[in-house]
Amino acid sequence: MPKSGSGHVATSSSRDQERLVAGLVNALQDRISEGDIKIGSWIRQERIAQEYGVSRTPVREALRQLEALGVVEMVANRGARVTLPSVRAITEAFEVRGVLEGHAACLAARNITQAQLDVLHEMNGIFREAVRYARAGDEESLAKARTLWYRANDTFHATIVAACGNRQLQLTLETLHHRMPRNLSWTALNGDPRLLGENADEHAQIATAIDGRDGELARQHVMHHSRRAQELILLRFEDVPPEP
Amino acid sequence: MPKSGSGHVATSSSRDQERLVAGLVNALQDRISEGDIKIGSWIRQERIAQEYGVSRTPVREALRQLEALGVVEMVANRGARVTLPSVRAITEAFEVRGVLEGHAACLAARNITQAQLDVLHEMNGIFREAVRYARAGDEESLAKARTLWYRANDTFHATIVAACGNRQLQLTLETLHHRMPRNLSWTALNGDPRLLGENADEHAQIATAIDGRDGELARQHVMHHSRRAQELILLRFEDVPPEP
DNA sequence: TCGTAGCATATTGGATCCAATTTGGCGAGA
DNA sequence: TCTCGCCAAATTGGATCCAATATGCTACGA
Repeated sequence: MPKSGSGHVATSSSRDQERLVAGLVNALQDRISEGDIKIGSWIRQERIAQEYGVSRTPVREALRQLEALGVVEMVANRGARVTLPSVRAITEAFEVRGVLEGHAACLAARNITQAQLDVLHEMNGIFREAVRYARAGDEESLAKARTLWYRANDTFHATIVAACGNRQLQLTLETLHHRMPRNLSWTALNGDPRLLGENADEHAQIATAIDGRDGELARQHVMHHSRRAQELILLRFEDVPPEP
Repeated sequence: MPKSGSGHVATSSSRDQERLVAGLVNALQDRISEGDIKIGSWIRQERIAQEYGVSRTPVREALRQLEALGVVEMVANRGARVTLPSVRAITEAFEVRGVLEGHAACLAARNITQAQLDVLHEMNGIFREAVRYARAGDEESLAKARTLWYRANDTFHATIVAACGNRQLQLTLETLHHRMPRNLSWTALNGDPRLLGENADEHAQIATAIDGRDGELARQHVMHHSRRAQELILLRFEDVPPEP
């Protein structure tokens, strides 16, 4: 719940006041990711300014950054709204993501540390746990599964990308990631135990390939994983466009 | 020379006044690309504002966008300066570029139109012409070679990326491209007829592979081409860091 | 001569002000 | 009742103002 009016953007006491804009960018990005600011909704400068206790000037600069990052669109004299990516854009982004993350995995097979490998295996355990919860079927277990899978998925992919050692690759993937609605992948899996199990298997294969230091195999698995996610998302949205 | 004070940013008469910021972003990006604003130099808001006859507000927003794009760095209370990428960043970016453009070529082999293919072949002709000029050796011919190669190279790569049909891929490559000093590749080739010839051969191989609709071969050639460029650049900068 | 304190200047950062544009509602007329 | 046009409110865009901060120069003292 990062929306409360007292949500400080930066430690105002310290000298980093000028990270104000950067802080706003992060805060807004988080709120968009978490669904606190909905996709397609307008962002009112005055409102944001009041919520963070600043004037519109830094808010506008933050919005400009988000615009450059492709997170929001700014319309003439109308304001900024969270970009609603088209089905096509999502498809294309997933293709790019697959290629890039595949390459990251390939590099990671060479450069990964033991600690990072441990993280991957740990996440695999969590994926399995999430599958078990999902099999229970009741609402609460499903929510638990969602939370577990979410964190594990984020950590898993972030670890691989960090382990590849190429910072430009990491940055590129991050911006690509920020452009997409965050819950896309989970929405596609939709808590289906069967799909979740499949998904866990894919992650396990990737981790095993990296652990075995087989870069090309890791790439193959990641690309397959990405393509599979893309298929599921398309399947889910082919009649139902993302949002009103 | 797009620096003159009368350099309009947008057609002020029309309704697209609010493209002011976007116009500034483009204008500044161009000036940086062309070396009119040097790498590592500070960009004074007031100066830019006066040059384009606007206030500092839109200039600052434009700078924020450029910051988000990684083109400039903004330092607390000091201002914005054109980012000087480290040798490592350049190396890494070239690796990403190779992967991405390789994939673009692979897709282009499927999707390219005849008109685009014609452009590729035409550019190959220009590369050859540039090689001939470079062989002459005198200053004037070299400048001619440079101009020809420059345009042809831009067009060649842009055509492939446009032909791949994946707009997200195109956008990603463009931002990656904008982060690098533009004359890097030419600096690496340095007007050396031998290297230029080699370079022209590489381009020809790529075009041939795409023409033959062999996506994987095209990918291989592009990645080799990119790796080669990377090698030359590293060779050139291994003792001489890019700029003071 | 060298180093340092302190002040003047340049420059940025944020807030505020005003104009321009869009939106939505309300009423007049068909 | 429906449509068109006009006006008021909301919102953005750009300019300007003032405070905060960094830089560079100068003068003073060791």
